Amino acid sequence: MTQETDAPAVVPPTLLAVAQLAKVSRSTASRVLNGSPQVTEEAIAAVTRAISELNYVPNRTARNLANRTTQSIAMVIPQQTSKFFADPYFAAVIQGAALHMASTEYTLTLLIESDDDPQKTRRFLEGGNVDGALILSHYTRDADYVALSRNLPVVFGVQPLSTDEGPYSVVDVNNVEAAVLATQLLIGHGCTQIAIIGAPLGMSAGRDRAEGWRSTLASAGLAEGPFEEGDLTPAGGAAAMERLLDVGRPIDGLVAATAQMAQGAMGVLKDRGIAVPEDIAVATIDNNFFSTSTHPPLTSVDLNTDLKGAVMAETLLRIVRGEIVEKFTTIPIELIERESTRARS
Amino acid sequence: MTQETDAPAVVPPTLLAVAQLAKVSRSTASRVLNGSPQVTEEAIAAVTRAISELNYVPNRTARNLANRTTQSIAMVIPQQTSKFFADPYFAAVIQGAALHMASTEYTLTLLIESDDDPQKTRRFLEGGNVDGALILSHYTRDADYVALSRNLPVVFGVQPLSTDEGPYSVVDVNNVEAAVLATQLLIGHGCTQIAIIGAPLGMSAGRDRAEGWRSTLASAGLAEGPFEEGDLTPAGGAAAMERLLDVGRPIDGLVAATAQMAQGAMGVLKDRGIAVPEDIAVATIDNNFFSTSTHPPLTSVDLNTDLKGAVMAETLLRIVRGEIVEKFTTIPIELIERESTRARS
DNA sequence: CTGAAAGCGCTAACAC
DNA sequence: GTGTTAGCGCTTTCAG
Repeated sequence: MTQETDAPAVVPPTLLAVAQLAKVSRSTASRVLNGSPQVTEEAIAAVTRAISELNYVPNRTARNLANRTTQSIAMVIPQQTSKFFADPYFAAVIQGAALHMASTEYTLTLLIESDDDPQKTRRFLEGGNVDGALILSHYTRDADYVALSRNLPVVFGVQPLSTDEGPYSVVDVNNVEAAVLATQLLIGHGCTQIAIIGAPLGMSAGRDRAEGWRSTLASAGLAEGPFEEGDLTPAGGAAAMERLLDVGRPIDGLVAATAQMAQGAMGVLKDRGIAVPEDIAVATIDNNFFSTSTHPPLTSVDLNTDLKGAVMAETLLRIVRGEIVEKFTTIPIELIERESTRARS
Repeated sequence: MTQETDAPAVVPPTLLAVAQLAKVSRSTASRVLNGSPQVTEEAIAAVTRAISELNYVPNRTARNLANRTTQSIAMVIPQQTSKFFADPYFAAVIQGAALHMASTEYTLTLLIESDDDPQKTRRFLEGGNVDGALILSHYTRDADYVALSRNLPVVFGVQPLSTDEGPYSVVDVNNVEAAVLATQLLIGHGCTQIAIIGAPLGMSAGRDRAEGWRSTLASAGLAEGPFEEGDLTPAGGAAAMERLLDVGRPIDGLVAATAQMAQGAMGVLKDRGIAVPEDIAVATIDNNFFSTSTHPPLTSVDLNTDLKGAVMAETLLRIVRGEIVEKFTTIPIELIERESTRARS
């Protein structure tokens, strides 16, 4: 009932109203609105006053129609297990991008790619609803997005597997390097039997991290340690740790491809009475709250994921503005040492 | 260089093109597009064919201008420490809302309210850029949003402190109840000296949770246990735990107002050699990854935060559609028992 | 049932 | 410099 009565809300003032109040034409009003240089000081003053008097706010939809732009970009996220936040990675990328957008005239639209109707997302993107799109990993469909990039500016958060060509850009960290940093630290602390709980090899990040670990051991002249793959969850990490231990091969260092998995692994080590870092030093890739939620806290390679989100957004905006951007941008990473490795050496 | 050449991209087909191909007028084409009942089967067929032939996708901007709607709603988030994801609460609400939106024709725009230019957000919201707004806690400015609700549909995630009236709705959990559930469980397990690490009393959630704990103890005839306030972070929880222990009063049960703080507290207990749940049983409010990252995992009251996000979104959409909605909606919560209390009793 | 015409609010040539 | 005139692409009376 109350709802009925207060819904009507007064219609917002239009540019025409402003122009009339300022006694100029809509064109002139529009000009001052857009900061055109060729306008009298007087006109500017009059229009400005009218604007604040009417409390006028330009209608973006109309403006966008006239300009054929939308002033907004989309962040496309796979619905996957429908729980994209189980992984702090997404949260961080989104945060980074959203925060960056706040300082621009653009807006960020969050698009969850529904598993059952992926075409809906495609149609939305191709329907001129956004000026560009940020694509977060979804290997099974990246060929589609590569194709999309021929019609709409697109920036990927990971290199698409598809080998098709397209005018897209990629912003990501160097995962090989991340694993190298973690492994080298362990070696520097005197570890000689370094195992890894890897991410699925179906993901390029998984392959790269495994490769960084392997190559570092090789160039240090150490024997390749045992490898077990985890499913990215703490439980998966715990299971991988069990397998690693059950094999019976001695281990004095562990690289975990993600902090979530490391957390699970830490639980297993604790249960078995294996001390960290005294018996096994552990270093993990990706620094997030999982890294500091264990005892002892985990040495981690910080992937600067929020920065990645911001850079993805900025790269896309530059493309939208017509600038020429590099095809690949690598986000810097850094090793953060904590107790899980510190006591050794 | 390549950028220059492939930018042009073909112009997308318009409704007019579809109409001509189908040999009907734009009006008719528009009608079939919008599922108007008064159109010949033939016309529908022709237009439908033309649409798929041209791969036509309606331009939402134009459609919105004509309808005076935007088909999108905003989620307003305080920039705060610029790290809204430090708290999984935001991530969960956003996820819930985004997922829900995916099944509608609406779009979700993420709006970070910049600390230095809060007016920018206001202008955006009042500029007709969205059909409604979801407001996540920002006490210092909620009077503004209450005022905004008189011009734009608004749904709050927490009851605004401002006592001004406005046609807004609120969707939240009952925080008193949450604390009652946690405290009762502890009592049921035989605890008689129940302390609480509370959330800041400046937040209504903090006050409500403290009240739930206090009243439950009272009605059980137990003496009021010690209270220490934490700042919501794990470190704050740890500090509060230290203070609690240093007071020297015996404690056999602990309620933590948030899982993050509980995590910090668990570390202190472990360091002091106090066993959980044997010496002190702990129950926390808000079930998230912090709840399961401890050893033992924490009994928690699940606040269904993602459901809250979804309900907020749905409530807003209903208002937008002109439906009359309840002013307050309470999200159901449930207790999830884990090892941190289980072994007792 | 369908087409013609007007208009959503703003921008952008093109004259004056 | 500033006003006039057309649209941007779609929806929607209003006749027919």
